Amino acid sequence: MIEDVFRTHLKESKIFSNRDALSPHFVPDTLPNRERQIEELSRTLAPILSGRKPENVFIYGKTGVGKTAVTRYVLRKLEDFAKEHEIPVKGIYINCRIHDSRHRVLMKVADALFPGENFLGLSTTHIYDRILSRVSEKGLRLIVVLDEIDKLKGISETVYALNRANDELERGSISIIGISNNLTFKESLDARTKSTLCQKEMIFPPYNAEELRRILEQRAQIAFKKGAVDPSAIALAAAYAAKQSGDARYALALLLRAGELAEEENAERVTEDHVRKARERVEEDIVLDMIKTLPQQEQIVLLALARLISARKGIRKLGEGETVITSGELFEAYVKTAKELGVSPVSDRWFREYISELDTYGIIRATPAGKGFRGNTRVIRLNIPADKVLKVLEGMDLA
DNA sequence: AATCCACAGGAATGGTTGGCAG
DNA sequence: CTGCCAACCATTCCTGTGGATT
Repeated sequence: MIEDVFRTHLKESKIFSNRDALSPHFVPDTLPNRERQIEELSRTLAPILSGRKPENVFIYGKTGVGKTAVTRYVLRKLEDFAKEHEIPVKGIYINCRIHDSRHRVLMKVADALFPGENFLGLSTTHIYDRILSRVSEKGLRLIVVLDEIDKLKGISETVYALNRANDELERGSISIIGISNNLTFKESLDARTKSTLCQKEMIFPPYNAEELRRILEQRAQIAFKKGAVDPSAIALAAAYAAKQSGDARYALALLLRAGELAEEENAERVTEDHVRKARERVEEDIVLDMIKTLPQQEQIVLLALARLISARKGIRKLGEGETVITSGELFEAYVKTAKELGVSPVSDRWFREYISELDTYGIIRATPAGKGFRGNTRVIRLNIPADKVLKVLEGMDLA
């Protein structure tokens, strides 16, 4: 039994040749549809080669439009070129969601400059001084990339510290590239930080369906065996993703899932049908992911709803096909469920607020009941299979 | 037609929390 | 570290609405 599971993984895939190419972290040799941005960023950074400090750059655009990929790509090319000409250029990529304070950012920079050394427990100023002396001594030209910079606490201090270094340095320089997908983020910065960070600004527009198609085709060539994927399947995945705000990551996830489905079915090739099914799965995954991070009370509401629905399926009401639940019924069930979990339930008013919120998230659908129901109430449906919701929520600790 | 029921959702208000200047 | 303000969660109270009931 278990051996069978392992064995299927030994067997060579008929579909994939290198599925990593569909991973969001994969940086391909060329980035289609981003030639302009690549050129612009390269031009901005190029002065570093002649020893001048390039402008700090602030990049923004929605998720999955290639901000990180372009930055990493340009940085890699720049480092390669600099190396050939023996110019000490170094790029350091930092994800601020993980390294979310000034101290952690500086630690990360120090880690990159002193491989193998441990900076745990050292003060911020100490680390800062070490960085400065190393940069100065080697004449290093650093480019620090702060990805998801909106997640960084103490942005002004961090930006200020890194930027101030340039005044204290005799040799070398430190430049900053900030990346954000929050379009309103820039306005929330104080004036000084804004002018420092946004010396140069770049906006990445979302991809349209045609651009997404080209991206997918390129990746598919690496990821799939020859002829293992229908061109129409790629076009469909691109179209879906374009509708979904032009997110290339979503498009890639879609194609990956489609490939996995085809493999599970032992199909010869990935078809439009696989993409359609994959979309359901991907969307479901997104929703289930979302459920995991919902406020506790909303999770309990969902749990109560899922239980109600699956309980009714067993009884199989005669006549009416779909199981329908009114908000009053659900409120009772919710109160009961909450008490069972040892959580005090909220008032009916807030319960209704939660229902509306879950509705706007698209997890449930609450529509006016109309005829056949007493009074002015809403009927509530779950937009995803109840058993999946149960599986996710019952696996969690809701108390 | 009048009344009742079962809720929807706005407004005022109070307790918590979390970021931030001092 | 402290105190403050804002944002957020939650309750209470309230008015409105639409169909069922009498």
